[in-house]
Amino acid sequence: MEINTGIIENNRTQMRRGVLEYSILLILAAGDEYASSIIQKLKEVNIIVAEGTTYPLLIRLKKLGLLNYRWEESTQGPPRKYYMITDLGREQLAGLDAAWDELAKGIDKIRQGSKA
Amino acid sequence: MEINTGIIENNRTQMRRGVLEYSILLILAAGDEYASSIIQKLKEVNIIVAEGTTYPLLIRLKKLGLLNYRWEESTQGPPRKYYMITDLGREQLAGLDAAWDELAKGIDKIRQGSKA
DNA sequence: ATTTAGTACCTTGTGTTGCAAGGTATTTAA
DNA sequence: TTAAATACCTTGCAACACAAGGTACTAAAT
Repeated sequence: MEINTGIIENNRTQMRRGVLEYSILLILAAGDEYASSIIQKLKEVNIIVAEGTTYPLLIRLKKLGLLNYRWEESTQGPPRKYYMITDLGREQLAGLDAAWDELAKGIDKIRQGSKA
Repeated sequence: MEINTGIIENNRTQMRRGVLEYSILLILAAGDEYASSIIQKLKEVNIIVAEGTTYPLLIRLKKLGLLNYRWEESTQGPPRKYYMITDLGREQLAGLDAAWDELAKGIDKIRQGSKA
């Protein structure tokens, strides 16, 4: 049960910030998912996010009108809350796509400069 | 004097988070700079950062031992505090390079999935 | 000489939000 | 009936980006 106090680990956390909303919207744009499956999908691409981050975030996005949800029975355990992206969510996602591209481009440019 | 309350603008801010330390270290790896010139260089690649963010961040990185500084006279105004990256800073920068690559790769993978 | 503009430094207070830790409810199997 | 697995959620803390406001130095204009 190690605690991350390292500079780098702390920064990985910081980098995840702001990208989380984006990546969750991306995942939901591909199909409806429930919280645990979203966390799993993020883990598969090495973006580690805690439950205590994910649940409040989904609730926030729902309140903003970017997501909706429906309950669905599971054959293996308790019922699941499936989230789906709304039209407004897709609109905002387009803006986030642009924001990400711009940020990535900016970092690339700075990187070029520091290679000299 | 508009205030950003929009979802997208807020997210751009969030995306900058965590990338700021990284981009400042990148800039300083290319050569010594003072706070105002760092802000200017970031603006040139569309990464807008406020003074109130930059100064505390530089002080923090100095305390962590990733940066040092020296005062230098200016012919055009008050003296400037030139920051330079330390050996430890370069070490950490290598880790941040890896963290950024991993994050960018992760986002790309999710994007692939959402194109289906 | 004083004021104004430009440049550079810095601090305070607020709001957002990621996370660790802890908690509830359902199902299935031992 | 106890335990394990899965799924939901909340609370309190800490980090940190920013707006707003402040200080100090230089040079040019009045």
